[in-house]
Amino acid sequence: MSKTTSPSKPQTRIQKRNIMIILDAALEVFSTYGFRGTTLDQIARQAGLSKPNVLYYFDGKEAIHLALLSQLLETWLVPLRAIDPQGDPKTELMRYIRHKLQMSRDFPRESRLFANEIVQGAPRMQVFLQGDLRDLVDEKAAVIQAWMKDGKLTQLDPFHLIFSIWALTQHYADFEAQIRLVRGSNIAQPHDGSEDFLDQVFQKLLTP
Amino acid sequence: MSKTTSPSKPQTRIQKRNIMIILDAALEVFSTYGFRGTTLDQIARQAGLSKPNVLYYFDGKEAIHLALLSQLLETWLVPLRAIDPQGDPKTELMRYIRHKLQMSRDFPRESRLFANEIVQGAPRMQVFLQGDLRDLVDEKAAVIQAWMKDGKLTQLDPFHLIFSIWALTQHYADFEAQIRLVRGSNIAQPHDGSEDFLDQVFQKLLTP
DNA sequence: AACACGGTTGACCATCTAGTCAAGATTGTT
DNA sequence: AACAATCTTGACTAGATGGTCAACCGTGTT
Repeated sequence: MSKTTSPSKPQTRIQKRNIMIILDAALEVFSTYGFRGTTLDQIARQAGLSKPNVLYYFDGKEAIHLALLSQLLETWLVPLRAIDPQGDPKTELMRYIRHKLQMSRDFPRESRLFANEIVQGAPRMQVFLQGDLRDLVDEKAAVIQAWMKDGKLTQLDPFHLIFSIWALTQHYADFEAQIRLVRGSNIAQPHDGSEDFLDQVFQKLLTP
Repeated sequence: MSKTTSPSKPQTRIQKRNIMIILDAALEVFSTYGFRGTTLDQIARQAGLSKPNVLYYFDGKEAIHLALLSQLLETWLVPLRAIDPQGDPKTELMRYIRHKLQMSRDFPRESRLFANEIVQGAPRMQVFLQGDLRDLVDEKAAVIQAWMKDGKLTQLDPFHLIFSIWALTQHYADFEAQIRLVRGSNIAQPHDGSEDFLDQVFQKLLTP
């Protein structure tokens, strides 16, 4: 029987606090070392709890990871879902791009957790990817396609366009280490200038 | 004493063959499961050798990984190094982009090995990233900057431009699982259409 | 105060994993 | 054939790791 998926009993204050602490610690560790590279001891140490105490709140390593992923997946869909077929095409897409970039800047650990999973073949996200996400992508690709047919955007493959947005925005979080090391002390934050750059790129790309 | 870094003694046929077999097997496994997610048994099984036999040729897991990385790093620099300051700006950059995309298509495992390392903070590549790669990037960024000043390319941040090329080309290898699952059976290969798309993107982006 | 429940932990276990080793098999050379 | 060098492996070890458990502690309620 799972400890965290019984919505019947309300959580106590201590439960709420510790579950949050554990998830935050786990996000830190999982996003840095990947699933197999992470140990329960690491998570416990990061959380400032003992290992049995962590296991008091979660059924195991897998369960913690799963909790993080499912928490993340919904958040991931929100900006894409927000693209409004009735809105102005370029405005809608630029808003999506800025939103994704902001997420990459504000939640780099979440982005890397995601990246770790996908690089390794997405073993724990198949259902989500070929279910909810796929449906949503298909839907929005059709919207973009329609916009392009109306001549409001450059004619492009809408799927590749979406992938390119993902690639360019997430790159700043997922490959932060590379950017940081390649740029060295020339730059304070890997994200410096990214918003202006992506604005320029997509303005130019999308304008017919 | 290292077994594989003594260039004095020439390798026998058996050594050559088995070292190749082991490196290929290790690439397969490391790129799928990351460094810590990979076991020597997995590598041995994939290679069709016994574990002690694998360790006869390499000093350990770390040594195999290191051998793969250093083999890879040189290859990675080649296309960037090939950008010719005397050549036609757009031609040179488009050639670089196509070359990188081709590498992502032909050597996805190498790309994912790289990605795994970098997402996890590049613990084993710092020296390379802030050394050779950084110097080369600085050099080529200056070349691109000069081209832009001459009005031969759109004015853009050259570093972000280089990063965007990396992001867009490597995405097809590193996030292949995502593309495959999101596109489903609508598409045979994740790379389908990527060359035309990137051509279109960068032609439009780079033309002033 | 006494009780029940929630929360915490040291000690422990089974399994996995990197790496060793000594003994045996294969190969190349004379 | 005989010998040495190379190659291969079953059996093993030490340490790491996910997970368990019985006992103990803390908190709120009556």
